[in-house]
Amino acid sequence: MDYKKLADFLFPDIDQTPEDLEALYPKRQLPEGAEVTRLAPSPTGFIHLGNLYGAMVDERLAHQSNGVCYLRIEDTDEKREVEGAVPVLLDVLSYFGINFDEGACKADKPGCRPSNVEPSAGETGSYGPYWQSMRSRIYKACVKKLVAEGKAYPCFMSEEEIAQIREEQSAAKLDPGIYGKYAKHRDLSFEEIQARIAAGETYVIRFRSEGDASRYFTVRDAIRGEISMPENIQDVVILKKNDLPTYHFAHVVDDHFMHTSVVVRGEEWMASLPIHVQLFAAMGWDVPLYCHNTVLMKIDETTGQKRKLSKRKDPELGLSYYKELGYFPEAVREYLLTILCSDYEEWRIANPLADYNEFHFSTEKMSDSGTLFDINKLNDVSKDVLAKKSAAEIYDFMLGWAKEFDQAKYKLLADNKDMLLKVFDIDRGGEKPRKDLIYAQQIFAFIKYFFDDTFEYESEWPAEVSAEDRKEILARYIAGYDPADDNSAWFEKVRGITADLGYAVKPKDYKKNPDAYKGHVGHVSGVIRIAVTGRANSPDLWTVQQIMGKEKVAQRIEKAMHA
RNA sequence: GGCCCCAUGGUCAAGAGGUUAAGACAUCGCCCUUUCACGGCGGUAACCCGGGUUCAAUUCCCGGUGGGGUCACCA
Repeated sequence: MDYKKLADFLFPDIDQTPEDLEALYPKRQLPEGAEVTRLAPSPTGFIHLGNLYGAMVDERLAHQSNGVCYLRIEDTDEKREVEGAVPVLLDVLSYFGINFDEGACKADKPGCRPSNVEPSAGETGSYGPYWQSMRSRIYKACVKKLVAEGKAYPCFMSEEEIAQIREEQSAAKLDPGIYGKYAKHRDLSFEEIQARIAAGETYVIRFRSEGDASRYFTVRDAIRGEISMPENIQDVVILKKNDLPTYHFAHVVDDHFMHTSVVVRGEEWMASLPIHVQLFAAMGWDVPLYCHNTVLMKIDETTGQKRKLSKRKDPELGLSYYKELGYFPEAVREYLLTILCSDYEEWRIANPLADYNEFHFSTEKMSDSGTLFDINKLNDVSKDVLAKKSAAEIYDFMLGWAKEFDQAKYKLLADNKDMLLKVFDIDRGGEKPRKDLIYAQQIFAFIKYFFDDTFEYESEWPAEVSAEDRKEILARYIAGYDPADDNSAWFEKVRGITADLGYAVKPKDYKKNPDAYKGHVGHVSGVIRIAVTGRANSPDLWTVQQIMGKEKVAQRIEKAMHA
């Protein structure tokens, strides 16, 4: 068989060779030790935690080594594409602090070339195109070489034929797939190929595997070390009928010509390592360093078992979930970093104020077993992040969030800026800041008692205080209330009411001698607290009232006397 | 089922051939306090099982078991 002739017959219009491409995409000029990484999503419009997780690894690895982190769009499957997905992806990643040095970008980026694929996007950099659907000729040049060397061949098998083979194999308990004698079109004659094509038959290009499953090879993974696997024996499809490559081939070609030094991807790709290694070898290229990170898991409520976070079942997988709830992007990032890198949390405790970019990220410290997503931990991390923010920063964030997701709250925020600045400032700063703010929606629930529209009684009145006493307390309280009192003068008055009505001024006295009193000052102030805030727990009451102003305090007390 | 990855408290995890087996979250108790939050102190709680190597294994090896991933003209 004259493979060269076959290659020319199959790809008459492809005159470029991989050598030509080599000259077109020369080795990058980068400092010693610089890593080149990439994020290579398919534009499905769904951006999940795993994407961010991987993107953070890419970003850190590249930027802490003065390397390059680029964005490549894997749009070889039209069915999965969603119009406008790329600008959204860019926005979301940028929101979480991930920015790319080259590759796909938004259409308005200065100096970028327009994308033929998506009008709202473009690309920068000299290793493009960065949209796989635009790289068809590059892939074909590589496929042509493989065909010319007898390492790939056209396969005309129909889906039905393949399905039937699979059935046979499964009935005989054999490994499924196109290999060995099942690779029926491996050695068609040139004439037959010619005839089939002339008859209008369509085909894919398969790789001719010379692998032997009893032979093992090893690859080094940045997280796991040496991985040993049997060679691939499958004749995998490398060029599909739509003239675009499968993931396997695109990965090999692109990461070679774009000079990716570290391939960060999900663990689910590990199983196809034998194919990739084989393809790199067939092209005569070096294999990049792989970094297979773990998948995020959760406990399934119905089965009680650990399972991969799923797009359909788990809203918390989508990044938009955190945006909509109003988590600070730093909080999500901090959380991901703590589960990504086992030494991050300790570093953060030692360096509470440092920029996270100062942390030295190493793949050896990355987790190698499936990590359970823990909302508790996220919330805890988020509290710490927010505790370090100023009231103005929190206000601005809330405002931006509400503008996007909740117009009513936006108006509320905009109309009450001065007051809210004070609210967010309660117990903020200093040695022991409050840590009770987590995310925008939760924060609104937390401060809702400041607004008459959302105020409600959320706690029970203290059982120690009778309904009569309650009215008496409130009546005396409002009669004596003077916003000009400082915190201690104010509390002295509360103590006065407490003693007059037969309650213990010191909680300890009551505890020692419960029969001598009706209750203690905590119960009395509890009545006032619930009257003013609707709940038994609140930040410092005196401060809250200072912010509310006398009129609102009086209204609340009045309302409570009739409650 | 084949192949691969993984296995330390409820969760995330550190760790070394000999340790009282870190730390964080969660949880419980106490202290502080007019409530909560913060903070402080303390508690409960772990090396999957079986062989082997070794003076010694949770740590190394093998085999199970368990969990996960993957077996497309999807990525």
